[in-house]
Amino acid sequence: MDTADAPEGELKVSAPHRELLDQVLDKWSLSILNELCERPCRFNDLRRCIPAVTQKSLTATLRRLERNGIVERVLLSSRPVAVEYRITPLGKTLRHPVDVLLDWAATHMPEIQRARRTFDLTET
Amino acid sequence: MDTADAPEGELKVSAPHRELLDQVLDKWSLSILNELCERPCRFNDLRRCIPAVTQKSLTATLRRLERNGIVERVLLSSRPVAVEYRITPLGKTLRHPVDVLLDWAATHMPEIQRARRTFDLTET
DNA sequence: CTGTATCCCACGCGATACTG
DNA sequence: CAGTATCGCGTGGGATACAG
Repeated sequence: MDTADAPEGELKVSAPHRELLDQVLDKWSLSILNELCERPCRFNDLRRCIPAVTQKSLTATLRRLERNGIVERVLLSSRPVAVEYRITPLGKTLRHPVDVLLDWAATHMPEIQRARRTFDLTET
Repeated sequence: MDTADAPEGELKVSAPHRELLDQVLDKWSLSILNELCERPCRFNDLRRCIPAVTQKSLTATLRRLERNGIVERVLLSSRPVAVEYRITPLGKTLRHPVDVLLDWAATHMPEIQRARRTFDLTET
């Protein structure tokens, strides 16, 4: 009843929300979140689990997530340097929305690909 | 096991999914979706409802959403040109995931802003 | 092992002007 | 009214090299 034809217009997307989503749903965040939800990971663990990411992007994304309180950076030992990244309680709350989103993507991908083909054929 | 959450590792984020989310959660799509979920809109209606968007970006976003089968472009009359944009059934299915996401953002925004302040102070 | 530092390019997006 | 056409800029992100 709430999803079909509920009172519309409940959610306006404000600039701060937009910015937050950009920081938290960017190119690599979802993959990182996915890994850290299963277990704490070292930096190079993440690199192995997400082979396509570069050092630079991984560092940047982790910093951004850390700044937003989504992940936690834990220094394990200083010589040689060892660092572990963990999901925070706040980070865990992000899992459900993301799952719903990915579920949607998985469910409707075929339909979307059909739409794309139709569009690409029609508009030439 | 615990609070009715799914077994881990259910959702790997693949490249096609990533691309889809980029096309559907980009800077202006959520605002457009929001408007079109309430009523069909003409091009300039949307410009009025979303004052910050430029013509170019609005056109580009609408085309992208149309290609993915999220919105529908309806030619109302040809002279003078009149066009109406409508949400599709597929587009409506996107509303729930997006609402969950925006709900999350609204709920946790205070906590996130605290995290940011702490981070910005600690790391200088 | 865990990062920084550069360089560089693609592209998302804004600004502005023009068109059927 | 509903777009296209151009130009330009900021920045996300890859490649590579270096550092504590």
